[in-house]
Amino acid sequence: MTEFLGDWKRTATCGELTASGAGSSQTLMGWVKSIRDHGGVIFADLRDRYGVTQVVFRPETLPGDQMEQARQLSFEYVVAVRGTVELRPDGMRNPDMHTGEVELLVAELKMLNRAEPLPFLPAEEPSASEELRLKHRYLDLRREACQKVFALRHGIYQSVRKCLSEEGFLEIETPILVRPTPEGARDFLVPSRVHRGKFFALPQSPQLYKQLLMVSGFDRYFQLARCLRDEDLRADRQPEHTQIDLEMSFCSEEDVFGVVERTFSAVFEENLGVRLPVPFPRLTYDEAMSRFGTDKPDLRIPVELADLTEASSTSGFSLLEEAVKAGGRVACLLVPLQLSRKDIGELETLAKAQGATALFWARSSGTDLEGGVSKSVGGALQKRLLELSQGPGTVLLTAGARAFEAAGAVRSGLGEKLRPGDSAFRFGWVKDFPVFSWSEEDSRWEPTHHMFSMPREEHLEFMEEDPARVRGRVYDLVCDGVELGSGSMRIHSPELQVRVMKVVGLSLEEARRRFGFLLEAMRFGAPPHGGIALGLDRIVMLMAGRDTIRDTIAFPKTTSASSLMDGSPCQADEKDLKELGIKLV
RNA sequence: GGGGUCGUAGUUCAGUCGGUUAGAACGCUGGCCUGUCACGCCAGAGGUCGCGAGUUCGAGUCUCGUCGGCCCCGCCA
Repeated sequence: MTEFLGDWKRTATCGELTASGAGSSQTLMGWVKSIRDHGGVIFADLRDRYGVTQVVFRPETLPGDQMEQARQLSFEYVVAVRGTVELRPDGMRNPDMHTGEVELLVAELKMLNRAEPLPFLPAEEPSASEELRLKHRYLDLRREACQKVFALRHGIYQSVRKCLSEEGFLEIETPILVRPTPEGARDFLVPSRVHRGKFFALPQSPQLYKQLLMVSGFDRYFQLARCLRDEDLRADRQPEHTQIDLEMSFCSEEDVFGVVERTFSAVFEENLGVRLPVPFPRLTYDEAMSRFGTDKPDLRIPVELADLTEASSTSGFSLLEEAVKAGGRVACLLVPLQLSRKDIGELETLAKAQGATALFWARSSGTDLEGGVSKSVGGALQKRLLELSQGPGTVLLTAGARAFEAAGAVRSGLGEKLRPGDSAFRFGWVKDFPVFSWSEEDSRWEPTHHMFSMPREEHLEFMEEDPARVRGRVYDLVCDGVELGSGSMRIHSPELQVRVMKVVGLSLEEARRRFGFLLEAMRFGAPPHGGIALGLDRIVMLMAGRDTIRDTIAFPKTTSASSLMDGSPCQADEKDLKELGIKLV
């Protein structure tokens, strides 16, 4: 049987009663976390968002019919109890509970709702598979650990809004129904009923709109923007995610960095009590690739790559010499650890996934090389390796066109073993990204970031002849090996915009057809501007110490982009399709 | 699109070399218990071994396919 609240009012949460409240009358409401029925007296732990309080049902103080009801209670029943806060007897206090000094002696019980046996209990540690927890997401979210993540997420929203407002940014919403874009990720398409046969897209980001807001003279804009992409998922990628999107006019890259650094300082200070050292270190893309083999280095790992291409060309080791002759490079990682064959095998898998043919290794004593390829390497290479190795450890080598990427993957893979246990939150800026990268698949140059990013002025002269050399005023924010955000100074000249579009294969007509509104806006007085988009879900993930952004999204999708809870996506009704003029093929 | 891994009771798992009646814990049901906090004790119910083929005298176990979860590559401006 379930009852209505009637005139009952909650007077305290389940997390706040302590010894100082002893003697007072209180009304608590919450979920039964556990029940201990001793035949006579019954103890129950009552839980809500704020905590847990023990309530006591006694035959001496509770009417018989309600005592019977108390005996029916089970996991996750929803109840309201009125009673007196009592100090627990000596020896019965629970020091592990914030409310463990007291208990509520129940004088009146109202059973607000029953709960059938649950597929799993919302315990501290997840007791069921993620699959089952996603199916009953509302139950999983009852867990304290989950609620903490969303409280943190809420706190981050507040800090961001406060900080950016103080910096003079205006929060402005941009459309959710937008023009489909041919570039970049796959769009989610939304059919228009009014315009049969025509489609909106859901925005991959507010990119064009925020640039237009700069043309409008808003000077500083931000938005906690939902971004939607119909691409394959990963632990850190969902089809819909939230970005802290911002854009500012009359600014330099350093202005953007400053705003972001101040915002992150506030976010971390206010929500974790962590003081971030600012400014964050800046490094160029080329530097990041040569030192770390990745554009999102984990700066906590105290080991960097070495370029041994030249020393390898006369190493006497034919595999390396051939790789160098073929135009490849040789990257080296000196690890101050005695890695086992098994460790090296696992690392080799990582290197191969990045295109390396092998991961060569040898043990170093500091003065000699042994094992692995130690017999094969000679000459300058052996000398260099011994120079570089500061003491006993393992030497790892990769060769080929993507030697540095492969060694970088190995370095990241070693992260757990190499970084100090207490380190976290090492931020950094990676800047001067290449503007164009060659697509083997489409045999054309495509924008590395997006085609609205400003190339470095001094590189404009060879943009058409040698696009690969062009570096842009493009930057990423990285933290602990995670890409947290990406931005750039934008092109505000229509002529330059058309030039860039041409390099990536868009004819003038095509550019006008797809981006005419942007090119037109640029002709009517677009200010120099730039900005960044920061992945909020990843920020929450990092701050909460989770491994996947699913944990930071209230109702996430599985890796096959479906929702186990509501069964979406699902087939549409024939009637709806007809009205939209859509026929399935 | 590709690779890896997992799928057995409501849940988490065990299940030997392919062998006859598939187990445990928690949960559930019934009973007992007036100071527990993972309460305790007694008894009981509960299985499409993800699904479909195949091999075999015999398949939870082997093979192939398929569906689903997770991780990775491609993809993700």
